[in-house]
Amino acid sequence: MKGEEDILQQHGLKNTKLRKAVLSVLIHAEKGLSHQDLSRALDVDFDRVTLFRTLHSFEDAGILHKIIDPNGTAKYAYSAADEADKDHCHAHFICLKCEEVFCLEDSFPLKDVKVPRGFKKNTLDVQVKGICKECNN
Amino acid sequence: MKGEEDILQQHGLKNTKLRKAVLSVLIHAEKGLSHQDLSRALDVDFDRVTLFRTLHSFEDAGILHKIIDPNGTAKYAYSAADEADKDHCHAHFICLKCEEVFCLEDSFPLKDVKVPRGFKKNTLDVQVKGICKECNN
DNA sequence: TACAAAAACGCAACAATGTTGCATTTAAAT
DNA sequence: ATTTAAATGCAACATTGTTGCGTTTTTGTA
Ligand SMILES: [Mn+2]
Ligand SMILES: [Mn+2]
Ligand SMILES: [Zn+2]
Ligand SMILES: [Zn+2]
Repeated sequence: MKGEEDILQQHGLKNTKLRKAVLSVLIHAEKGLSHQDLSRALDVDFDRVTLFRTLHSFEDAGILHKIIDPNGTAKYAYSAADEADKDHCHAHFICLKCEEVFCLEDSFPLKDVKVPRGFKKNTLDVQVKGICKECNN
Repeated sequence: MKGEEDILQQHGLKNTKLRKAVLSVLIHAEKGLSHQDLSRALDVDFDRVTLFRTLHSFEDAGILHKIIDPNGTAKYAYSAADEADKDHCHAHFICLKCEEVFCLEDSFPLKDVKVPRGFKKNTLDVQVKGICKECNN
């Protein structure tokens, strides 16, 4: 388990207060977090545009992956180092009640999906929708 | 192949100019269309809120299904009558270049996805991203 | 055809998410 | 300490989508 500063440095990103804070929240979060979720979770001061840009940087660097929830809002989750494999994409569970997004262990091989001739496959997104454990009680 | 008017009647929806036009466009479209796409495609006069409400009605009725594209914007595609099967969900191809959404023949069994204990599965969304035939040329 | 009720519509106002440009500040290398 | 590229803050904007409310239209029935 590396510290936030090391992760930033490894990806050639400058070490700022907001970035460390965002990274820390996301590493310890068990769910995907939206811009709004993060705004609430962060204690440091920041501009909303900077947070958008931070999330983009992290996504570009491969530190985070983005999940679009059923309302069309982006949620971000930390990508463990070994998740760079593009041929197996882990699925996400989306609760229809609380709208939370969970990363699942289960992953799917891209090659199993059949597409028409001439189409080139790149990545796969699998979303299971249903009711999460919390909301089921 | 039923006419637009019959489809509306069958679902208990009133027969209006916009609705017939929207249905007609979507039935003949080979791709998922956004609110904006439809605005451009429609020749009749309409209010943008009414179009949003029309799409919601159609979705609720099961006439259309919604696909959220990678930007978070909703696209709608016509649901053939037999597509009510919730245990097999057909996948969608999303082109990373032109951003168009195609319904695929290929479908996936919901039961194949493993979720943690306590989670209740409901529906499955599969999106393959890549480059479409057009953009590949 | 006339009438009534429910549904659909049009308009205005609003909210949320996300983007762009530009001047200023800061991190980090020399 | 100096320099430079990167990151930030702020204002302004775009797009998508929603809500409330008064008016019009569809459709079933008398
Ligand atoms: Mn994930
Ligand atoms: Mn489809
Ligand atoms: Zn839930
Ligand atoms: Zn394309």
